[in-house]
Amino acid sequence: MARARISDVAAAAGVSVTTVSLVMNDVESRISDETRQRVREAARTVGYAPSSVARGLRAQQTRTVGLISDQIATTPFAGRMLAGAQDAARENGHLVYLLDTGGDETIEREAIRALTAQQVDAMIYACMWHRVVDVPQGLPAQTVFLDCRPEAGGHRSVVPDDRAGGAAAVRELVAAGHRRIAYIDTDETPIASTLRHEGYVEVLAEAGIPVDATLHVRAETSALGGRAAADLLLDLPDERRPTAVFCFNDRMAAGVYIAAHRRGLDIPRDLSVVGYDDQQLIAAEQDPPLTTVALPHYAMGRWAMEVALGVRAEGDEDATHLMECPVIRRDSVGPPPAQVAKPNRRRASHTERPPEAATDR
Amino acid sequence: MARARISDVAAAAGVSVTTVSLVMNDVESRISDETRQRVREAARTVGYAPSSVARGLRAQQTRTVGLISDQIATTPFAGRMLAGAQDAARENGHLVYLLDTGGDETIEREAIRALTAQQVDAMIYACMWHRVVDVPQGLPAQTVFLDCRPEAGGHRSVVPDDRAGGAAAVRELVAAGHRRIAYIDTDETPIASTLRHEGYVEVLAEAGIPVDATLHVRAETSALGGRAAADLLLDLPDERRPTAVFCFNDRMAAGVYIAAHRRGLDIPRDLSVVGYDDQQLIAAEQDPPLTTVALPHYAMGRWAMEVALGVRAEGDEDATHLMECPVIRRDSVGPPPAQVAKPNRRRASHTERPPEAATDR
DNA sequence: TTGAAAGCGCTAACAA
DNA sequence: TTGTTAGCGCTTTCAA
Repeated sequence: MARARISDVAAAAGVSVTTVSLVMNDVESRISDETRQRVREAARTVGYAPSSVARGLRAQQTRTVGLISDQIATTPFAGRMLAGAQDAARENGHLVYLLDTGGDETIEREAIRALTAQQVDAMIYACMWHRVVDVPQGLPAQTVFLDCRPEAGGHRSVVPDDRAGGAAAVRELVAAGHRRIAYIDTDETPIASTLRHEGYVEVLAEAGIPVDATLHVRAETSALGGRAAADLLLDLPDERRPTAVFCFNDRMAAGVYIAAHRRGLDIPRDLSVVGYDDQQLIAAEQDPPLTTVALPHYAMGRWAMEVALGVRAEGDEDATHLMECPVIRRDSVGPPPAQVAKPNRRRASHTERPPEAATDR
Repeated sequence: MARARISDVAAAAGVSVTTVSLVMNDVESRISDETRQRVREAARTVGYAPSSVARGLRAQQTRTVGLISDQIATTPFAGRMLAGAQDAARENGHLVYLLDTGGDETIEREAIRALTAQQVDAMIYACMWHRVVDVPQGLPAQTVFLDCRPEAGGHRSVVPDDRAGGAAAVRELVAAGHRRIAYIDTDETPIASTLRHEGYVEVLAEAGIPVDATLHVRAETSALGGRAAADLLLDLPDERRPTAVFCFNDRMAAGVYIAAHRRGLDIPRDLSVVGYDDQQLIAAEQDPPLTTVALPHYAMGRWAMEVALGVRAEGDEDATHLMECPVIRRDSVGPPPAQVAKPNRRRASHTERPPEAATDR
């Protein structure tokens, strides 16, 4: 059967469409309770649901927002951003169009066009990982950038505070007593790589630890890369070999685990490691569970949507909002092994942490 | 500045709105080439983009589809379904509303209402993993179910062929020469668990291998669970210990890797393992890379969208469409170790496969 | 307290 | 080949 219209309800209730509209939108009290009841009843019996399309046309306000992303929806990485954005949208009565472009510029242009045609009330431009991006032509000026910073400036955007995150990770290791701390970095150079490295250097300086360039190694961004880098590091002579490793991300950290275990090294007894990303289904499932720095994906998604919808004041400045990356403490960090003596015995259990590590900070 | 309307273009080009509409929609040839040019030009200069809202109201057809899911967008698991659905939508000129309900029924009801109000042309109801679901009230009859099967029947749906997938996995092991093949199953009982087990039993029967109940063990669906189950299995006396393990999913398989490596067992020399899901960032990054069965997420997403949009004929029957789960051959399957003698030496390299395994099938 | 009617931007039937 | 106009379903101003 065809959709019920407002006039059907009006006819059924024996009132005008104005009255029905007034009742359905809970406008003022003008309408008598009795009429109100009658209209409600009629609406229910004819199965009436107001058309958002007609309403949108009339109001020039669709309660709809477009989210353009490179790949966040189709990749296992940053989906929590979507959750944050969606929750905020729903709480504010908005629906979201999700368009993944796969990084294709033609598709991106088409997406912007389609969303504009759809008269979305707001737009969000999201990236899977923290990047600096060119502002695509045709994007409305009020577009909010999520997990990326527009090259040009003059737009609202939110990104993780990777510098502070890198610092926090390394501080974790310094606090556990480490002095020879390596940074296994990606061999691409996303801005996150640079920023985390800055944090690393900053904390070493803070702690009076000289920066040793041989401890900063780059490799492919994968478990394989992490493993290769770790092998390099662990082959260093005793006095220069790191007792702890900070990894660009959890995948590379997983590679460090493999390298360490292949050598019969125990984490964290023989080597401490800290990752980055707190990637679901990866970080927590390492053995032992990986201490890492979380990317605040959910919070960023929510922030972006709230700013886009104008329900969050702080988004008013045309500045990049930095969001904190919290350290997630699990079991891969402990004190450094005794300085001189090599480990001379293997612990019986590999799942237990040395007690001093648990209370170290 | 305000949005340009069709009448603005008409005025600028000195023609009627009809003409503009005709030109913009490439209708027939009626319009002279010269006028056509003029209109195009005018549209460009005033920055005109037709309003999909007005068009949708007029045509009672929004070129919009709603995708309701439990959590696929916000979880690292089944995002590829979205990619398939989106690609198909885009190719057919449709936009998709994505609504993740997080499994909350109130949110789900609200989502259905909102999508109905939005007059979407089609709806897809998707689950993160293969399940049997109750059909939510209010869902249009033509809704397509993605990665789930409606309890009630009478709807179009697509799910992975988990029975055949389980069979394929085990067949892989049988073909490599294994006779003692364990199944590390989840301790929940999703339909996929049952189906994959059926496939397992079927292939054993096919190969004339008696089913040994001690080789079917259930555990928590995680690396930890997989590890515990593997420990159980590997503690079995020699003559009953499995030489190969089929795991309910890749996460559990990762746990098997941990258990094996902790015992100094080499995969695949001492133990072969096959996973399920081909989970991105997990299966391929194991050491050695995990042979597994892929869930055809992208294909299922595409299928669902094409059927929902009516551009795929086979979706006409009100039946459940089974989609093949292909085996992804990597390096975790080899021939069983020599039957009687225990492995008496360790290979020097752990990354190399025994050559016979590579050519085994 | 309620209703009539204009108009949101577009398409398409009909007229010229 | 082009233009006039009704109407998609709704909200809202103005009048009763």
